[in-house]
Amino acid sequence: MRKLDRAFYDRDAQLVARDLLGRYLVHRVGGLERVGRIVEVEAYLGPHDLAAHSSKGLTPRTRVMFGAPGHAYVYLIYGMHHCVNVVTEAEGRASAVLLRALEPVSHLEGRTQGPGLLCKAMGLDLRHNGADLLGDDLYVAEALPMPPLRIVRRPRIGVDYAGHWARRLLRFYIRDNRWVSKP
DNA sequence: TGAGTGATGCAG
DNA sequence: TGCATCACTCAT
Repeated sequence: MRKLDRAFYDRDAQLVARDLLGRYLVHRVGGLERVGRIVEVEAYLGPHDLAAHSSKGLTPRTRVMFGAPGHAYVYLIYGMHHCVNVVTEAEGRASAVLLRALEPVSHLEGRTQGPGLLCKAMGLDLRHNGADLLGDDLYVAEALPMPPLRIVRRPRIGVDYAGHWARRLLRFYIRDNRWVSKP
């Protein structure tokens, strides 16, 4: 499978979010290839987006989000779950796309419906924070040929604190796909 | 609907 | 320093 290049990520976060749907997240670990088809994502637009971590400004935690596109931003939430994002747009824009659910393809353990379960199934944790998605261990691959997708837009999950930003339609998923976390 | 869990960021 | 908060999940 062909790896997506830097230019793919160096675009508007909403475009990247939509285009990630149907493509494959790959994690090579212990000689095994863990693969899942991306079926649900959320876009976080940058420091002006009050739901985005980067709205707190440049901190040790958000450093990766402010960095170059095509890197993984992984963080720990509620003391037990990990979430993985891909950094988008030019360095400093601090936008990213959260991966929320996968359709299992190979070597995934357990459920993949939800950002925490996704990371658990893929074996992703804080060690992967800042990982370059153009490396050989963790990347997103083309789906060829790419079938036409029916994409649904909804408000993002769990960001009610963000005022009107909580109502923006920045969550995208593949319609009628059984692996979506909250249809 | 509420508990569990610990890093994070801000107030002091 | 201390404390409220949190892009979640699972059992009631």
